[in-house]
Amino acid sequence: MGRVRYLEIAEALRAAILSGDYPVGAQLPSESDLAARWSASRGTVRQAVATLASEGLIGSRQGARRIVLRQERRHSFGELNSFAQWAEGVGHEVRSRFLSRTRRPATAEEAERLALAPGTEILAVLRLRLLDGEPTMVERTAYADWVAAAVEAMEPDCRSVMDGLAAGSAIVAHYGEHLIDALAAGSEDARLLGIRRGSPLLRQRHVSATNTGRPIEWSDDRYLAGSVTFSVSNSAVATPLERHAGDR
Amino acid sequence: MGRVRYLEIAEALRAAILSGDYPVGAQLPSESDLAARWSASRGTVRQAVATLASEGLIGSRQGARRIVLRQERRHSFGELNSFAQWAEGVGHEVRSRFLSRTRRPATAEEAERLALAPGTEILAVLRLRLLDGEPTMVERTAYADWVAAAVEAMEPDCRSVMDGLAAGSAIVAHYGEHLIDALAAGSEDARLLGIRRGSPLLRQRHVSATNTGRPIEWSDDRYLAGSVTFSVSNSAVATPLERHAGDR
DNA sequence: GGAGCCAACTTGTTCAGACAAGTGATTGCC
DNA sequence: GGCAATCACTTGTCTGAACAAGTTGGCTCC
Repeated sequence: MGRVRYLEIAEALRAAILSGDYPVGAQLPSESDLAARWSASRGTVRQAVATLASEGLIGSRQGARRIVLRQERRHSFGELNSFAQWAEGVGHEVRSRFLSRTRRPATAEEAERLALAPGTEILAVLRLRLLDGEPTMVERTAYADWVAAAVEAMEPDCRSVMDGLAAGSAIVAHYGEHLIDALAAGSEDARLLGIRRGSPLLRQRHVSATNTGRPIEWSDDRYLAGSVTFSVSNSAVATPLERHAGDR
Repeated sequence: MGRVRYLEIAEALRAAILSGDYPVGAQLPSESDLAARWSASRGTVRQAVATLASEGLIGSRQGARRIVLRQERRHSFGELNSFAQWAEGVGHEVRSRFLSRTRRPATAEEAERLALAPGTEILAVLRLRLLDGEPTMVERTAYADWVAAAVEAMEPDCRSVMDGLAAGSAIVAHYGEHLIDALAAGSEDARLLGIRRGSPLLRQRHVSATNTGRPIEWSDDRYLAGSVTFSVSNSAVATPLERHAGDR
């Protein structure tokens, strides 16, 4: 039980939706009903339902009762930023190995993404990730200079670098930005994943940052086609997903 | 401008960030400063900054001033849901043609996604989209029975079906869900896009719904690799993006 | 000079009340 | 029967106040 009232209410409503008490399309109780039932103010209830709305679970229109849009469990921030945390949360077995770990000057793009001076030395890591024993993803990550030492100290078969940083150095990711596109497998990708060159891959490039906005890592993850799908829900009031033109 | 105070404030702050008055990493004025400057209550200011936070522009931690995370313009809901609206917004020329438009019973998945009884007759549409004259995307859409007539009435070279529905029938999308993955081009995809079979494609499947939660369309859009990138920003408090395991 | 403490500042949470604006159903008129 | 006005209900916006909790920088003391 959190001591935070609105999260308590949000959690109870979320549980009620997931359990089917309020099926998709059903109306939620009115704000005043909920306020009375929880003996909270209307503002607190509004904060609770706003949380669920931002998760895409419910929708609302002025004048009409809130309705249930989806009936699904929500992933946490950690499950999106850490491949290992996600895989374990969904019940898959994950293995991975550092194939190479070298220090080198940052490329122009890496310096830009990591907010470092051009040419600063970063730690470049190449890893192959296995999901339930199958090669699934090739990960090429550039770690900022100030976390490089901590990453280098980790075991070669370390399951989650981000978990390790959080545990060992109290460095925790709070913000992320993700770029998703498709591309053909290069020769290294193909060799590692055991597929032919030119096979389709789903690429997720992402940067993670601390709560002060300081970038930690910039990563290029390439998934075997068909192995994973990304999903986003949006609404007229909250549009987290964007489309950009590529270079071609 | 808008008679809604908090949107006014949010807009002004957004403009200040985009124009560089507050560069990335800079601190925003405190809530009380802003409240005084706009002669608004602190609650209204908080609603304004919450808007920017949900857009990923700024971050906040209890006790410390809010900081600027990004410096980018935000897309609207319409620009994500309508290919034509997006393309025009970023200054590209878009063309498209209905290659086929046929009524047929919904498949199991289509009925599920559109919340229709199994076997209900839907309108299946196949379209090829050109960006600046280049074939870029193949779109296969199933329109729910109750909008089928309105879609059939449209011109064969209609640029935006969603715009047409909004203008002609006052049917407006308010909610959406998007599934993104990669796959190899099938023979029809390859012929339409002018590429070889097996070439990588970026697939975006999405369902659009009205403000009452009623699904309008379920679409399977396949982009040429390299032509577009999707982006999402997230934080520990707002995680709109999810990863799911595929069938393989 | 360095370590630890403290005080000012800032964001997070909650409350109670008020009015604006949109929705849905009922009512009454033609 | 159909149509329009009305009304109760519900969500959206805004205010002002209070206390909790985290951050930061300066100060004192050693």
